[in-house]
Amino acid sequence: MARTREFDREEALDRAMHVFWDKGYEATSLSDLLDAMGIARQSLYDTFGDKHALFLEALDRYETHRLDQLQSCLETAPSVTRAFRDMFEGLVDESEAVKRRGCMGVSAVVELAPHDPELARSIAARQRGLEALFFRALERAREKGELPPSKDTRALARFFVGALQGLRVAATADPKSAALRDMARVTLQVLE
Amino acid sequence: MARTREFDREEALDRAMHVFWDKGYEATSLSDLLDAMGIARQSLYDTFGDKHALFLEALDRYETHRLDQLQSCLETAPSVTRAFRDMFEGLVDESEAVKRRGCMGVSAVVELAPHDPELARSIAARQRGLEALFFRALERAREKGELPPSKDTRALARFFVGALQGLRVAATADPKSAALRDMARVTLQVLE
DNA sequence: TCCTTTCCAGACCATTTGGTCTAAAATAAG
DNA sequence: CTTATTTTAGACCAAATGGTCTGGAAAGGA
Repeated sequence: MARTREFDREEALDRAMHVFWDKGYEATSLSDLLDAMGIARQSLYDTFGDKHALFLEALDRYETHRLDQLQSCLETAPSVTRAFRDMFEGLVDESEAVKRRGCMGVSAVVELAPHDPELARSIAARQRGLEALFFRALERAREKGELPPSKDTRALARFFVGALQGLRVAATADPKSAALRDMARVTLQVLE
Repeated sequence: MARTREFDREEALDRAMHVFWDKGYEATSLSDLLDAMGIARQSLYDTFGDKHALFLEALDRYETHRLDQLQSCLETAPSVTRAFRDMFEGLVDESEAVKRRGCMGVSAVVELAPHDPELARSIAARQRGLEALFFRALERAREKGELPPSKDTRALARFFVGALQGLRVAATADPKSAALRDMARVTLQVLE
């Protein structure tokens, strides 16, 4: 009868996610991963496959969490426009360290998507998922009179996907910059 | 009397830039660089210092070219608003391969800025330079009546810096996506 | 031709790399 | 206690890594 799995798969994966988020894919070594995950080399290979497979799972976990957070924000905010405001201004208000660290999704896109078709497909699907989430929210906003009826909610949703990514890159580039707030402020003006 | 330098430093640097642009910093090996640059190992070390120093020069070259291109676009377009339109729609109209490849500046930010203070400073300065370029252009637009007088040109300039980066990431993530055009279209609406 | 300098072609270096393999230790049910 | 399975602790592997070093080849002015 099998020995029980001693380490927590999810916990290990979460730790791997943090290392990849912090350092990216190429700059993260197996040694980094094993140290952070607290497991042995063979366990990593048995449980996750290889480094690339682990990265894909870690990214999936990250993106799922992000989407859940954004969805939660959109559902609990007093209004949809307020939720968008919270999203963008919340990003600007993050600590300098968090801003510098950036977004694991953006990092994965930029570092790997040009040469990793599997990851590129996964990411494109995620991006469409985020767009769909924003689209539904903006449709609700329009129905409630929060948005002028003339607004193209599909286009707005897409715009916000790009804007979020742009703000994240700008924040990584210069976390202290006052420009970030202006970027957020002008971005949000499209809701008026 | 010294032997003349046989290889063209600028040409070699340009080729290095293309390799780094294509693969990023970590995923680019010395072997990759030497092959592309067409020089020997010792020449690279004598001429550029080391891999990191070469990367910084390559990035500088890239960013200088980009700024020149944007500046040229802003100066030669019939109007400033038209220049912004050309910038964003031009990006969307690029080939799929070019979109997938992305922006070397964004790649450098995301991959290296969190852990490379020297590069982070350089990039933050570049970002401010781009903002200044956009600001001057938008001021001209306002003076010419292309923009409503109430528009905060500083804020708009900052917004466009972020928007450009966001569109680049989105294009890398999903070059074929129709969403890119909507992102550009809504971004440009802030000029109205 | 000589001298000086640059460029090249590797050898060499220590270290790291992702991944495979083996055997011992640990765990838990029967 | 036995059995089956998982986990660990490395050893091992071939290859790659960024960088240093050496000596020969090449170039050009004096």
